Amino acid sequence: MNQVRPQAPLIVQGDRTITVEVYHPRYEEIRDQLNRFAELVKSPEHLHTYRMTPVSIWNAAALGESASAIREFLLKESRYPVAPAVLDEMESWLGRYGLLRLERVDGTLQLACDDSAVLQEVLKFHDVADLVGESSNGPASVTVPEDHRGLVKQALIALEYPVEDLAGYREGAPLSFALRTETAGRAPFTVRPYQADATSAFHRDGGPVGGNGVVVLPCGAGKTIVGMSVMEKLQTRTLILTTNQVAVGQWRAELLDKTTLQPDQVGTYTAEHKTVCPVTITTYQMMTWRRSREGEFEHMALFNEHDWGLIIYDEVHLLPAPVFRATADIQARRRLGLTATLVREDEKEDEVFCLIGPKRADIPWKVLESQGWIASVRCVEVRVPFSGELKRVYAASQNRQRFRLASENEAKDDAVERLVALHEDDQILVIGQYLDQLRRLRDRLDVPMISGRTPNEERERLYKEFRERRVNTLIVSKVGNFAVDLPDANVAIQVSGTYGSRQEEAQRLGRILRPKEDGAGATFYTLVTEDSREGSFAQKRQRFLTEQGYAYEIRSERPE
DNA sequence: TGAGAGGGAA
DNA sequence: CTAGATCCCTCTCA
Repeated sequence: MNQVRPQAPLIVQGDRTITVEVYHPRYEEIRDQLNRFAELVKSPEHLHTYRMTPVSIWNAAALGESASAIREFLLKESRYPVAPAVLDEMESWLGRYGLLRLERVDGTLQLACDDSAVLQEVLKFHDVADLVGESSNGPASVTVPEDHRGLVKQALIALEYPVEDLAGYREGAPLSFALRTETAGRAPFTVRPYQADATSAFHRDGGPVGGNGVVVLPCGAGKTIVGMSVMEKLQTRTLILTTNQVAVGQWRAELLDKTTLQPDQVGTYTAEHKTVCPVTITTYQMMTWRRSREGEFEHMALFNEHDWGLIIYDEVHLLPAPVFRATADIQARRRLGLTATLVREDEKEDEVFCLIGPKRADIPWKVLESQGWIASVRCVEVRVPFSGELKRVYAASQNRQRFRLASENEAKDDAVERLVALHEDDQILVIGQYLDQLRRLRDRLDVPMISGRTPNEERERLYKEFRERRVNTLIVSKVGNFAVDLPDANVAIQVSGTYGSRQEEAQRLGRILRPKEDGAGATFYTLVTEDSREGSFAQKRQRFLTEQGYAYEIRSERPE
């Protein structure tokens, strides 16, 4: 294994990064393997760089990946000999998952380890020692007070010891209902195979290993169905947290449509009405509201008051810090996190990992595409030159103004106009970040625009016209990032966006993922000013989708 | 009683 | 890094 193999796809480096050549004949297979235990960190055109991190390795461990399988894969596919230190470190991270366990012995919560030396080692840290009680069964375990269950896990993950929590759950008050089977007068509904798989991956036969964790599903793949299907399995009172009121309404409508739950069993707890029912839906902002900066979180008590047997965290990647704290206190309740992009630009992935739970299922976008559940999308990065004088203004500007100047580059308007003309038979969303830019486009294209200021009624009217194809182009501001009710389209043109947000890119692509009746694909354009700061931000944004196998074609718009 | 504006938060 | 969207509450007005 010591010789160099020029045909091999991987270069494994000493800093735990792994580069892969995009043009390697087995690139796709290799990429899928890498995604199981590493995270894409850089994706220039030809060479993609992945990195193994503690969290990426622990998530792999939770999904059943073994150190020897990863080791063999790296050795087999590497072009050059792999530094043993890299493999050893990976192995030691992976070996730490489940080394420490929380379990229940005779009703008492205990932190246990087969290797008593490890337990004694972590107990040397005050952050841990202060949270636990005495040794119970000799040196291999200590008792843990019930209300320290989450805090212990947080303290240990900070030491890079992810605890496997096998201590079980409170069952919660029962609630019996079923998923709808009859279709009389309504659209047929069945749980799709991958949704059922995700449900059982979360549930794990009701054993102590399952019952908490995160399910990652592409946009438009039916996260609510997974949520309902988990609820149906557990038959217990459920609290659902989501991002905004439209989403609150949609969860309720979906539950009423697709389960036997009755209207008086599904309540919404929002500014408008605070109705607590056996199934209650609320927003993260409701949970984090307080009168003053130092005041109490006045609605947080909802977490504990109603004997919930399940808490669902919709868009779990957006979980705000105070909700983390509350979640640390409710480790005895089952917790399901749902998301399309389990990436945070703040480094709180490990908190999600230890407080909500590990990743239980992660369905690659390309797999759903090949099965026809989501549309295939062609991604095109359109590079636009600076318009007229702009290049000089840009050069003379401060770094922090440059991004905006490049984003609002007027030459993009011409490009948008050409693209809209090219797609005259399609349903097009033009999505951007700056209102000035969007208004300019609205006036030029003479099409409607929706921003945060657009009243709800008008939004609905425009959505309707768009759905009925009386309007084929809609300009949307950042509302497009949040509006779950935005109609489907088959072309999206992104004219500007938030710095390097991977989530935003994925969300926007999600807008055109619904499969088309004729099986046709969709197109996603992203407009980038050439030779500007926007280019590097665009690359960052694209990273998540690149990880999922989307390749951006690059096209240069030359002035005529 | 309900709609709508305004302020503060993250 | 900024601009933008959203949420909550409270107050006012009919």
